[in-house]
Amino acid sequence: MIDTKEKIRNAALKLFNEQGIDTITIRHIAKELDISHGNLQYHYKNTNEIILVLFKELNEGFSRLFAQQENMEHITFHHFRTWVEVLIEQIWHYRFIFLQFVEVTRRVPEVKIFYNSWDKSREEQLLLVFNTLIKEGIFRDDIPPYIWKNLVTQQYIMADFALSHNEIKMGLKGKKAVQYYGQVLFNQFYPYLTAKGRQQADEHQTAN
Amino acid sequence: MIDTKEKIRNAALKLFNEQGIDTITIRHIAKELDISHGNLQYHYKNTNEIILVLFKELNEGFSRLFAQQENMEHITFHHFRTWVEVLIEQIWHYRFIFLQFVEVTRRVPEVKIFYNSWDKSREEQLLLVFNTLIKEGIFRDDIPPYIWKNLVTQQYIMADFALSHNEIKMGLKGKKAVQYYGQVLFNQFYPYLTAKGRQQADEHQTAN
DNA sequence: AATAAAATAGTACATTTGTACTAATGATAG
DNA sequence: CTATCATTAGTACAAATGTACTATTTTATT
Repeated sequence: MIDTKEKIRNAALKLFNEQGIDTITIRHIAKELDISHGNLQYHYKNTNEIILVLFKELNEGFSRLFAQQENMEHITFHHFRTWVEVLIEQIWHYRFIFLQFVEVTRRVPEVKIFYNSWDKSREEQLLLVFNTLIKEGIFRDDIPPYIWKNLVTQQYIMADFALSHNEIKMGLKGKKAVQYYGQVLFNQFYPYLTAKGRQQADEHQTAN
Repeated sequence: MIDTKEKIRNAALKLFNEQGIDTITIRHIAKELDISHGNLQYHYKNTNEIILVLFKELNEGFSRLFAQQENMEHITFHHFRTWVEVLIEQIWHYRFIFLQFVEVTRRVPEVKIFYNSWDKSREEQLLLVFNTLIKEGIFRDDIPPYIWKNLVTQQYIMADFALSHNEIKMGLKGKKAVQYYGQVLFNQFYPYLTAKGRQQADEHQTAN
């Protein structure tokens, strides 16, 4: 017998992504899988439990992604660009969380705690990447620290809410959304680039 | 007798801001006002109708704000800074919309249509401001148009979702939130500034 | 003052949801 | 083989919600 718990998570993720967390109950998920809601309840007491598990899944994906970046001693611009896109792919996969982020944190307070305990290190890591790129002459060296810190905040707000913007305004699906917002995020760096940095960025753009 | 419709809108706004749109029903709003829900229903059929009306209120506030900016032939950096803060004040006042923006548009499709028909002109207007600031030597003149366009997108994503970020991460209230995110939004301009622009920005900061 | 219209209170009911519970079935270890 | 535990199906019920409806009171108009 295949893992029922996993099937439930997959069905829940699908329904949450399609219809949002407020309309979906364990009864809907059970119907989608053609099992009784009593059975589903045996595995997950309610939707909030499933939301938390899915958030933890996302969290682990992110952790792997960040660890992968830590192991690089030499970051190229191109590398960084690809890395950002993989990040947004993850976000797309679990998009229901980001599309209703405030609600998710209200309904499942653990999500908020998780998120906050975690993104302190995200912040420092991104600052480190910036510093590396400054040393390599790709980013300008005449920008004060508080502006770099501000840029980190901007980047995370943009990453977390890009898909909400997409939902309301652009309506792009899958790969197209990922590419578009990857570009938006990346263009944020443009005015921080040196002449050398701009050259590298242009090369990357024409390469696509 | 004071306008009941207005009292309803105010109570609804308060409850929506405090508890979100999913938990609040017309029965809750009626209880808050000590009137029967039958009476409330007479004025507004359901919560979605109230949400739409509140969104239209916000919309009109924005329109006034943008019109006010259009009438200025000479934009100073300081002026622009204040203007941005008034904008965020409005957003704070109707924060439930932005905290659950995707949900609001799903429940009340008219909101999406309104928003989109409207922000084309927002876009062009902000680009105009940028152009003015370039001509006045405050913004750099070596930035390609697609980057300016990207900056507009960034600014609107940040403005629309700053308070969601606040709700999840910072937890600032009222004036403090408005000031903080006003600053975050404004710092986005830093790397676009010329030497002259930076000087003006510093003056403003020390003036506070 | 009489009458119509607007506003308010309250009732009624079908539907949905969260939650707890029971019964049946299947799997597994000794 | 059977006793135990895990899994599944299904029932039951209180509470909440959306919606429609009636009855009463208040306000405005002539």
